[in-house]
Amino acid sequence: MAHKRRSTLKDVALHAGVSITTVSQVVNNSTGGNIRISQETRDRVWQAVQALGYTPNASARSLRTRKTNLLAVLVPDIANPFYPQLIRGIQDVASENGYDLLVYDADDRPEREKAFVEAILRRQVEGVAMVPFYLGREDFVRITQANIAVAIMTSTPPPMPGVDVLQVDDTQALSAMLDHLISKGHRRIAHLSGVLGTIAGDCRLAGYRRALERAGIPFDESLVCIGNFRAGGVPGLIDQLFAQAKQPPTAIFAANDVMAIATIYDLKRRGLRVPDDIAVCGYDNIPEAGMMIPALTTIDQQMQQEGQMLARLLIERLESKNKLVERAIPLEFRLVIRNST
Amino acid sequence: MAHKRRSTLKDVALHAGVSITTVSQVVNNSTGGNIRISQETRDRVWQAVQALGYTPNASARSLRTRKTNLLAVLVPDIANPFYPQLIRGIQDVASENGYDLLVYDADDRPEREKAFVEAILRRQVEGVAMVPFYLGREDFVRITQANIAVAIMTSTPPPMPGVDVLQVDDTQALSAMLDHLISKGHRRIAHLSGVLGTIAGDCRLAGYRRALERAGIPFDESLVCIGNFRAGGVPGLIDQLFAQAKQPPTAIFAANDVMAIATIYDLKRRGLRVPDDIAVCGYDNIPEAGMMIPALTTIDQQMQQEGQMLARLLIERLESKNKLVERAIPLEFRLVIRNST
DNA sequence: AAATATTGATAAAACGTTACAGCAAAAACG
DNA sequence: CGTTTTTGCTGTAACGTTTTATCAATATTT
Repeated sequence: MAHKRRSTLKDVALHAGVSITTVSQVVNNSTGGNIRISQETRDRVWQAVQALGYTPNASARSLRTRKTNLLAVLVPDIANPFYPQLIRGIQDVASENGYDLLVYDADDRPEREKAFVEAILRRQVEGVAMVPFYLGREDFVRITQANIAVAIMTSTPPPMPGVDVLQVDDTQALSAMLDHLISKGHRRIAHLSGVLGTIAGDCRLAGYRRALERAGIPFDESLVCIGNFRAGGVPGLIDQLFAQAKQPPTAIFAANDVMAIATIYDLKRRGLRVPDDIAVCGYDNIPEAGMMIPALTTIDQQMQQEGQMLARLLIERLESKNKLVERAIPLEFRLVIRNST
Repeated sequence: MAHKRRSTLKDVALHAGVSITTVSQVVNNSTGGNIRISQETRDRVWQAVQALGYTPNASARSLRTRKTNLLAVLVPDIANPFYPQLIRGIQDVASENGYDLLVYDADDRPEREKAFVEAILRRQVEGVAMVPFYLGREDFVRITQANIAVAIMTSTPPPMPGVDVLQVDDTQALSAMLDHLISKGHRRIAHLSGVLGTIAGDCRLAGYRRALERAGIPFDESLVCIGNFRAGGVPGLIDQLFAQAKQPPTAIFAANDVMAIATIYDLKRRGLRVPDDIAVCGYDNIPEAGMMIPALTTIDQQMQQEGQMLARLLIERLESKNKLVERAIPLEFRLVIRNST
């Protein structure tokens, strides 16, 4: 199969009998200062473009203009249904604005997050959206110093000048959830945590402790099991929980819906009824949460819209030439009470 | 926040007191023919690289070498848990081999698939993996003519010279599934289809008909409802199914697991027991399928490995400079019998 | 009719990199 | 010691764009 060399501006110029500059200006329909091109030549150029099937070379263009039109997103675990929705949201806004999107799945491995940083620096990505688990201040510094716009979703306040955040302050939502459980009579509420040392994991555990405290329920360490945000480990966690609990829990708060759903099924397999014998609630409101039986009580995050928001933050920052002061957009949470509690 | 200009080869060269060429050769540790550089200079160069925080400019490099080190993947619906796994597989292999990955979610919209084609041509992506729903022969022609490697997952034989396919021949698997249902005594087996006019949708419907025929069961149109691969529409489909069926079905085969799972929950809500009153089976074996209760009988596709395979096909083709004859790798399917049937 | 302004197009330089050929100095050879 | 070979490095020319300045040829003004 003979594949032709891609045609370049030069080819088009030759074919149309004009200069390279002219072709460039026509295809970009440049509007700058004193650029005048007759309709006649414009047509001739477009004809040539069609005839040769010309497509601009993005690398050359980027090299010259210092614009790559690339955004990137880093997610901790693309297999968690939470993140595809976030990605979709980002992609929506990105492609509306002429950006393409690089997606990196860290697969929960710190070294992959580091690799992400290297990759975006190499690629001269213009902006990155992330849900960082392991990256720290020094990584953000490297990124922003390379003049890359950054928007992250996290619970800590803007960690850096020039970094926008979707601020996950779920204190209130977690309190509401715990209050709900308490109002149903629960006092021994267990927590299956996410990975400790990660932002989301630490944050949810802290929120759980805070909410308990506020409700006047003493924190009981034997009711906490350290998980990893994934479904696979859940049966083991439940074993551990029942083994170590001084008194068995009457409710379980899992760090995310994926774990909560796995918990419900596991409890069912053990012959326990949810919510009659034990209540379960999660966090994220992934689509499965509303569908299953019993439907899962959880905290809604509106992932797709948050993705759109992340992308918008980036694009605004880019259009402002990164002169914007950093912003922290508080996220809206909603306790969704269903019949798993 | 003053962001410094990125340092370039030139800066490094100056700092190390050597020529640009030398720096380039060191950082690429070029191995070509007669390139000799003393260890001493190598060290000096690396020091300078460290000192200045030099990162190669990917655009410039691509422009010069005609290698973008970019792959792209197109999926029909990233919210379907099937695809994130595929993406993860692709990403695994891609990053192992030094490629970055552009991800496009078509959101089931034909125009987004078209937009994908434009984007990859602009970007000079080196290879694309796709699960095309709406793209046709002429689109593939455009892509291959631009000398982009293509690997697709589809049920039709290789549609183009130079296009590799993961060949979904599920005739056998579907037969096995239907045989299984029949052996359980089912004769009225309904089908909730995917979108017709899409490759996967048509294929699964055809496979269903073929398998029925082979089993000697007459095809009953009133047992088929046209769905869209998503969970949302399922309750309506079930309504429709029960309304239009001449005789109510005793089993339902959904075109994918997402629909099958939604079906099971919907039936439960109607007070029907699965599998006692009605059996349900799906297709894909997404993680949720094995977890739920009743666990779903389905056809396993090993998505992550298939993703890896797609990426490998691409990379092999790239390394062969696209001189490879097109390949069709038959996929392995496995009927996974669980207790929804 | 001379001076000035406008229109339409272009040549040349730069963006940061890699490939190729070349060249001096040192080493090896006769 | 003269010649050849090897070693270590460098200059230059692309790659395909966009940008800036410039320049003829008209058109408009005085």
